[in-house]
Amino acid sequence: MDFTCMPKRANGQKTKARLLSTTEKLFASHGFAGVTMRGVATMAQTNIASVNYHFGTKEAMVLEMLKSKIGPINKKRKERLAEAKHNSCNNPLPTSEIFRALILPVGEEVQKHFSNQSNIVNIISRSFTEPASFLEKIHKHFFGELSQIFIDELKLTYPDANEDDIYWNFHFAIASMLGAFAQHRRIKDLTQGRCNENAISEMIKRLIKFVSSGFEAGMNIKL
Amino acid sequence: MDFTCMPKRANGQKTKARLLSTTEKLFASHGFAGVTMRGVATMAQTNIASVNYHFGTKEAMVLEMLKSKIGPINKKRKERLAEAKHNSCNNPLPTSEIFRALILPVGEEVQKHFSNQSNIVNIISRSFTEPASFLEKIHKHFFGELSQIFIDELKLTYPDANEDDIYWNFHFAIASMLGAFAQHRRIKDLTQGRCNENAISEMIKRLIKFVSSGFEAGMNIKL
DNA sequence: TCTTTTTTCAAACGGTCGTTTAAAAATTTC
DNA sequence: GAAATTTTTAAACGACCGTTTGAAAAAAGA
Repeated sequence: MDFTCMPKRANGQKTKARLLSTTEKLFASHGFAGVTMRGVATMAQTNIASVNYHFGTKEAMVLEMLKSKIGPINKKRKERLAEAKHNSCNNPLPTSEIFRALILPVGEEVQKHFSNQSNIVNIISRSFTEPASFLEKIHKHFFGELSQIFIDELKLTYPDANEDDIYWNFHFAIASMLGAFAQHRRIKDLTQGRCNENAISEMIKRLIKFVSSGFEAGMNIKL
Repeated sequence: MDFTCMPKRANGQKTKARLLSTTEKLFASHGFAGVTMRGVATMAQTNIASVNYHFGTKEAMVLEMLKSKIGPINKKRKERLAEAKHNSCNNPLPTSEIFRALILPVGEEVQKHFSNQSNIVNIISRSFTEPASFLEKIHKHFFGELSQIFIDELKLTYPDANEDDIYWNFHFAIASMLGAFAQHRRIKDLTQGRCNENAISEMIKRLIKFVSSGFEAGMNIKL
């Protein structure tokens, strides 16, 4: 993105917004360590000290960016689950419908900004195993509440299931989803160009099928 | 680990071996960036310059450590696949048997050194999305050849399958496996202590079931 | 033993990092 | 338009990074 010839105040994007936008891009392509104060300041056409002025610390800035990206997606996930629940007259949902509510909102977000280098998949990919400890808190914060909602729904669908079965397989489902997103750049190598990397919609459909089938099969496991 | 009172040469662990062992621990718990020359040197009870003397660069040292850890596992994977193939008189293998060959060797390695902080799961977890570009090469190097072997075997089991189906679902399978290992520390939060974190053997069995069921279901998908 | 090679060491080099300071500039308030 | 407030700026601070140097120490070879 080019901020040249853009007034620094009043008109156009304000400094704070430009900083957040730049943080997004840098984090998506280089991870937390790749977000350097000097890099962000330069790209956002401002001074390095303004980062600390607006956010206090680098960590706080990245955190705010992540909240603004992941928050709306989690909102959509809950809404979609509630909607499916309503459409089924509060009857237990099919497994695939539960995981559709979990996965589709990410897919929609991806498609909206796919050409953008700072799309949500890259952000999820980067925040997946960032060593930074504060990111673990982010994971707990964002996935903690969300996981409980989805696990509760799965318990309604499998009322007689062993709770261990539900927990383990939900863990695998989350891992598959995050792993698939995190690894999506490697799909080209894996397939030698056979799979169209842009066909996110196809990937999402396949992923929902893979995850819900794996989950269902895991419910009947004999150890 | 405590290297105090250990002679620096001749007897005991030689410096190079101590450095590799320390690199392993630091990488497993803090990632590539957490492996600092000063940290490694101090923990290995040697001088910072000896790292460059023995390995040239930090990157070369971490690379050597990774090779020594991942290489033997990939060897076991191929051996197990070949063994299964031999036992079935060269007939196509069941899906679960193929993924068992892929996943079990990791599980065995984990169980061997589970109490160790530098177990293979932590290393895989850390090397999963390390931003460092050289790690992407490692992934390509280690998984490139291995993936082809396993994909070829899957093609024999599904001779009439659409190749896209095989590639996509193998991609998901790999992602699930890596994701499950990478996320294994979070299982405690997820389950509120319900699942026994040490029951790696159970997790491995469940993971194989989840992955092969997901793969099978994905072969019949109608998009 | 004496010489040669290998290994270790303290110290420093150049660089990047996140953060802070205090003054200048822009904007708002009155 | 003057004063108060908010925002931007250049410069520096202290810390840590990977790497290099050159000499001392240890080990091996003769």
